[in-house]
Amino acid sequence: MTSEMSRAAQRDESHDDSALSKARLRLWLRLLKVSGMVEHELRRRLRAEFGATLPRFDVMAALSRAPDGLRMSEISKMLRVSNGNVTGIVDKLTEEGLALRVAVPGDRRASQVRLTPKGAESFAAQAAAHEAWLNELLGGLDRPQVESLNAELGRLAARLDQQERAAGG
Amino acid sequence: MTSEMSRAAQRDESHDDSALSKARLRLWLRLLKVSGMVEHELRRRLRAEFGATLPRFDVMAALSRAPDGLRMSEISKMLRVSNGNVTGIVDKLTEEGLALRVAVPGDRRASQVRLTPKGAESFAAQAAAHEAWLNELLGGLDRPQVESLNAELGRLAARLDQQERAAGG
DNA sequence: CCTATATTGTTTAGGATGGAAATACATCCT
DNA sequence: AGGATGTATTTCCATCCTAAACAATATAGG
Repeated sequence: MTSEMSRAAQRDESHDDSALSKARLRLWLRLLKVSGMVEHELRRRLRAEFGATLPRFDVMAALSRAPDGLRMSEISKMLRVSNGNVTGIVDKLTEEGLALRVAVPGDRRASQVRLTPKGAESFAAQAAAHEAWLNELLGGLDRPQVESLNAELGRLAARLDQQERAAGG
Repeated sequence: MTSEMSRAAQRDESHDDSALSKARLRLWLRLLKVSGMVEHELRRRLRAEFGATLPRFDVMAALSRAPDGLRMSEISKMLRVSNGNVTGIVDKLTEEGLALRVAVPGDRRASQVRLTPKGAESFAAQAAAHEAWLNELLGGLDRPQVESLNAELGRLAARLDQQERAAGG
């Protein structure tokens, strides 16, 4: 192990691809573990304290940022889930009086989905709790670590966006 | 906006908690986005090219590291999923001839699950493709970035493990 | 030995998630 | 008008997951 590594360090041109590839794999496994653990805990608390789920929270978050509402297809694009999937989530939110569909003047196929005042209030409470939970779960990170991680993940996200656009159209 | 920020920069002691909390929230959203995008793409390719799924891949990965096999309960602990869940996944793998249950001499309740040669071969192919895909998806990261991200996520993962043990026993 | 308790794994019931395809309209273009 | 495209819903299905009940076995204590 040590001899391999020192050789690689002396002239790592030939081992570069393989070693870097393994390092990227380890990075991914770690990323997956971290995000899985946090996500799992957030789901658990969302359900326990608000009877909500993560996709619902995501939809409400998207709606809360769009005062004029969003079309179904806009939601499904933003959240990267199938169109039919959003229908069910918005149905549920509507049943509970948290969202509503508003007709679009020029287009009778489409509708804008908006949060009701009750929905906005409910989301505000969930968002506050969400932030507090995250602060607790990520409490170990001080500002430099947060900034550093955020910047590097930002570059990675940008690259992935770019790749996706290149591949999927 | 600008005046707020410059004041905060001059003496951010009082805004520290709130600003850091928001920064952690942004970090999490970004982490979620990145891991979601990569995971989504990996799932898609695993299904398209191998007819496999991520949980199945995870189980096979665990088995491939245990030549003597694993008990059902060991798998469910390692993967942090419920016991009954593993039964279904192992059933499927067994049906397809990729895994098998071996009786444990001293205990007629338990069984060791192992990969068959066919299963080991199939997993090797999947693992190689998996690594190649990751290398492609994370290709934008050079070695220093990988190392840096990996180290910081490692600290975070360790903290989360610690919290989990403190909370859940 | 015999009973009470614990462990191991399966089954069952139910929910969340998500994809794919068929359908129903509406709109746009020619 | 007629065909292509866009929008949303519906329907159907597979996977993943948990919790609780269950069956079988093992273990400890009297």
